[in-house]
Formats: sequence, structure tokens, C-alpha cells
Amino acid sequence: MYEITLFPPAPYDFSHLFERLRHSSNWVLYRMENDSITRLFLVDGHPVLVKLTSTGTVEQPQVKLAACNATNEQQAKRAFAYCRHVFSLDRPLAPFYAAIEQNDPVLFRLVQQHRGIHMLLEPGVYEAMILSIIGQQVNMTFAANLKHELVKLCNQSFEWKGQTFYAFPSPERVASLSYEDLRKLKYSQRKAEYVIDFARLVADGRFPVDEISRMSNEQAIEEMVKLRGIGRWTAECVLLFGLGRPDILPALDIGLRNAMQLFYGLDRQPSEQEVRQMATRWRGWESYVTYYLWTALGIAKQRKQEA
DNA sequence: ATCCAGGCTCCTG
DNA sequence: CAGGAGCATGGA
Repeated sequence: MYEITLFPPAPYDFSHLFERLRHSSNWVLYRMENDSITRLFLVDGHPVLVKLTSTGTVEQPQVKLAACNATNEQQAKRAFAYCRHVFSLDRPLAPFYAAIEQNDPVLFRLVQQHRGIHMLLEPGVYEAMILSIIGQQVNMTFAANLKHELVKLCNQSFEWKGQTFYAFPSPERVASLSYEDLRKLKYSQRKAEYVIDFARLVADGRFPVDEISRMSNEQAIEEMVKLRGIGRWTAECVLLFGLGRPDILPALDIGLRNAMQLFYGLDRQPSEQEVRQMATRWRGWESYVTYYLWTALGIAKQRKQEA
């Protein structure tokens, strides 16, 4: 068992993260307890279970990471690196807040209401791509179900103290599926093809995941949209959720446009051009703004439903 | 019932 | 080259 203690930059609202993981789409990959989150990562194909325990406050965050079953320090370190990336444990929000306060008072009020919310990311380009393809077009609940079913079908699991933990399926495992396997899980024929074909490219080394992460945003998007099934939106989601790039603006995204209509009090959904126009105020922080708008819209919808 | 979800491809005129 | 149908399903 390897352990480290981290002091993420304040503010960090872990209670929001816990709430989000408990309620939404993520229960296959994350196991929640009172103040801890456990997730299984594949490190060079070896399952490594990481447990994050929050031991601080929003303004003085502190977390303990434990690699429960790691067999050597190197393995533990790599699992910790995934964990730090996924939960944005090393990224300060303060510069984002400062930039928004200066340039966009409307948005600043909204952001303050959700102070301490950090981006929840995917481990890398591959995972983000599969999930973004799954998320194309369909509503969030259905997309979450498709993800859940894929993870269970692939069943790359690990037993620890009587509990079963599921890893996000490796490219090789997804590559070994047939389109028909996914059709049975309510994937459309197209979606099944896009997901499996992409996994096969990665598994065969025909799609250089590492090179993508070194490219500029536009260069990376250009590479990704060459693939069948990958449009601009999907490529942008990969950069945002997979690599955590701070300056991605999915200007065509329906959720972003709905959120802007609601929170800026517009009388209709803004066009792509209008989104880009308004986004000039957020230069450098487009991903963060988008993430906050998505999150705030989700919370608003949830409240409306409860009322 | 109908329309729309954090889209994309493919076919038509 | 713009425009629109079709995709699978579930919730409003």
C-alpha cells in the first residue's frame, strides 16, 4: 500500500464532486463512501485501485491518495498521476476567477455561486474519445447508460475486500468486440462502428494518442476529424475532457448554447457566431466557462425537476 | 403523440 | 455546396 498526501490549490469543493459522482452517470467507475472515492485504473494493463480521501475544507483542501494494491512505487505513482489529472488536483481556479471577474460580471456572479467546482476529466485522449462518441446526439442519461453497459460488458474488473471494481475498458478489449455486441446494448449501428473502429485504431497503434496530446488545439482537431464519426464537437470534447485543455470552446454545443440563453437572459438560443463573439471575453478560459455553464445548467434543471 | 437531447454521415437537389 | 433525413432511446 502506497500513500501520499496532497494540498490542492484552494478553493476545492469536494462535497460537490462527491454529490456529482453519487448522482450522475459515474457509478460504474467510481465507488463512493462518506468522504472517499475509489476508482480502478489500468497501468500498463495492471489494475491499480486508488482511494481518494478528502481530509480538508473548501478553503484549505487536503487529500490522501492510497494505491491499495500497487506492487511497486512506480505503478503507484502512475496511478496517482491519473487521479490528480482526473480530479484536477493540481490546477488552481484562482486565475480563472480573476480573469472572469475582470471581463464578465454576469458570468462572475454565476461562477461565484459554484465556487470550488473543479473539472472532472477523463484519464486521456482514448477514454475521452470513446465517451464523447457515446455522448453524440443522445441525452445525458441515455449516454450514461451506454457507458455503463460498455464498462460492464468488457468487465475488466478487480476484486478488493469483497467488492468488485470496474476499469474503463482498454482499447484492446473494446477492439475485440463486434458491432453486434454493442447493438445489443442499444447502440446505433453507427455509434457501434465509431466506438469499436476507434478502439481498433488505438490498439493497433494506427492512431497516435501521444502525438495528439502534444499538438496545438487546431492541429489536434484537424487530425481527429479525419476519422469517420469524429466531428468538430467530438474532437473538442476530447481536448477538453481528455487533456483538460483550458481554452476549448465547443461553440456549436447545444448544452452550452442553452445555458448561455438561460444565464444571460437571451430571448433565443445564440448562434455559433454569437457564442464566439461573447467568448472573446473569456479568452484562455473557454473550457472552464463551458464547464461551469454546463454544470450550472445541470443543477438548474435538477432543481426545476425537484420543485 | 411529438420533439429534442452536450452530433455525424450520407444522400438529395 | 446547402439542406435535410436517419439514427436509437428516453424524458418532457
